[in-house]
Amino acid sequence: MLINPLKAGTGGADRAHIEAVIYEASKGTRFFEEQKRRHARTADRIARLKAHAARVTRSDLAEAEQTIAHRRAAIEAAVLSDVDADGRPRVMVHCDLDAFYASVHEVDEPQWRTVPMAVGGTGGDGVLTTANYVARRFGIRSAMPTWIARKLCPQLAVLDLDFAKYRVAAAKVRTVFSRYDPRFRSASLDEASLDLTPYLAEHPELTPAQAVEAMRAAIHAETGLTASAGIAANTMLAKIASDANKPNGQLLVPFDRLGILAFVGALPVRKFPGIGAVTDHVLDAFGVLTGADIAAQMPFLWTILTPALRDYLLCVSMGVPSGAALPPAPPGASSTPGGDAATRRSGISSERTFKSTASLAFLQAMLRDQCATLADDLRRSRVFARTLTFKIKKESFAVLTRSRSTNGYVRTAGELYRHVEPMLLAVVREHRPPTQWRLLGVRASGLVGENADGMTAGVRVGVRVGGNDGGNDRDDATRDGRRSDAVRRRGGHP
DNA sequence: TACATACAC
DNA sequence: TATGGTGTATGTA
Repeated sequence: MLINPLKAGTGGADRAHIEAVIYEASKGTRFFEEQKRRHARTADRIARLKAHAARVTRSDLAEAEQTIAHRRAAIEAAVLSDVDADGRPRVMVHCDLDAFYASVHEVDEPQWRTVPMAVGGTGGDGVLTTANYVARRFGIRSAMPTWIARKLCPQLAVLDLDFAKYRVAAAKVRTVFSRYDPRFRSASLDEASLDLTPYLAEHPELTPAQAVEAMRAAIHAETGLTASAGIAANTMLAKIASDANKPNGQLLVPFDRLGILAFVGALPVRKFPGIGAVTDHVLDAFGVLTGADIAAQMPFLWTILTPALRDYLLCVSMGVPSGAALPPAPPGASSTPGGDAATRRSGISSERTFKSTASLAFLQAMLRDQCATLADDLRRSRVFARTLTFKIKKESFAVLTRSRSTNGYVRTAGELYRHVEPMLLAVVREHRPPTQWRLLGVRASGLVGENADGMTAGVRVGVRVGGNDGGNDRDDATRDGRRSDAVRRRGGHP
């Protein structure tokens, strides 16, 4: 097994059986072979880090210790100043709906409650988006291909996604959140982060845990959905805690510094948001398994890791969100892995997987489709693109990107295509036919607004001069026309 | 700026 | 037989 996709909750023999079934199904596939190549690259990276580590001197470590001591002092000071307007320490809550999409279907059609069921993955390339808790006992997880899920559980029911339904449910849940914090932040349909400090000030009869129990009960009463929550001194800890007692549970992390350090010290590093499978593997190679290991090995890690990663690790091992007590970010930069919901979008993209092909005509037609979709999104977002990135994936799952900056006023499907088609032609030319391709997409970034909305006057003038305001940027063909073309033209090899 | 990686959902 | 799409951040050259 290369990267273990299983989470806790599946025990002993079951777990070994599940891993074996997944391995047997996966091995030999192109996807699996690409995973192996990625794994080998991570092993190389670890080897380079170890070579670097061997050259670390005592004085390097002593210097790192000094730097770390200063940084830790600044972080502790920032913790003390993280209080509300009346000087009260904040009470942050992260709330997460349990198996959200699957649960929405269960509320509508209760027969799904007692059988293994998953959502998504019904299309050709299907991967599952969510599985209910009955299915999870079989080892079924989000992002698992449907055909592997069926090997684990032949009787699995797979339902189509129904986003309209999820949006309605999420809107109801949000009315509950807003009663507890009208300024709550959501990074996705199924979760929210709340500052409960003002609410608790107005309800001194309630403990934080009681208030959150009541909030979760209200969500259940009003939607039939269960939610899990974490309560802590900051959003990062609250998010970690919301995962601890899933489903339909909650956890309060101590608010004192010693309690916080004990909590993060015991955590496996993979639980910190921002540490994924690869970083977990790298840290593991240096014997760093828990938050306490990070803290203990900080001087050593400081000497071998890149600045963003080492600062991130220092913060989280202290139980503080990354970037604490740093000077303000330069203009245009945004913060924190995991994303700040308030920051505006920095890019828009459209990509599609299809049956592998070597046909240039098909790839061109598909690229036109993606440009048309992207053009619609750019127009809806009232922005133009300064940089365009072309992405293409080989049948082997290896991914290539090519990008190019524009004059900053690009938005129509035709313009997008004129910029991006040469990248497609170049990439295809670089590969010996019959190289097969399975995905293609376009991304627009360096976005500039079509009006004064956060943008510079110079850009606005430029747009007018370019004659692109007013929404008359439809391309020559209709969307439907282009789509049927994409299908019809399939097969014509250059 | 160009390209590749890692991560979250 | 067979593994998604959108968006953010970061490292390196």
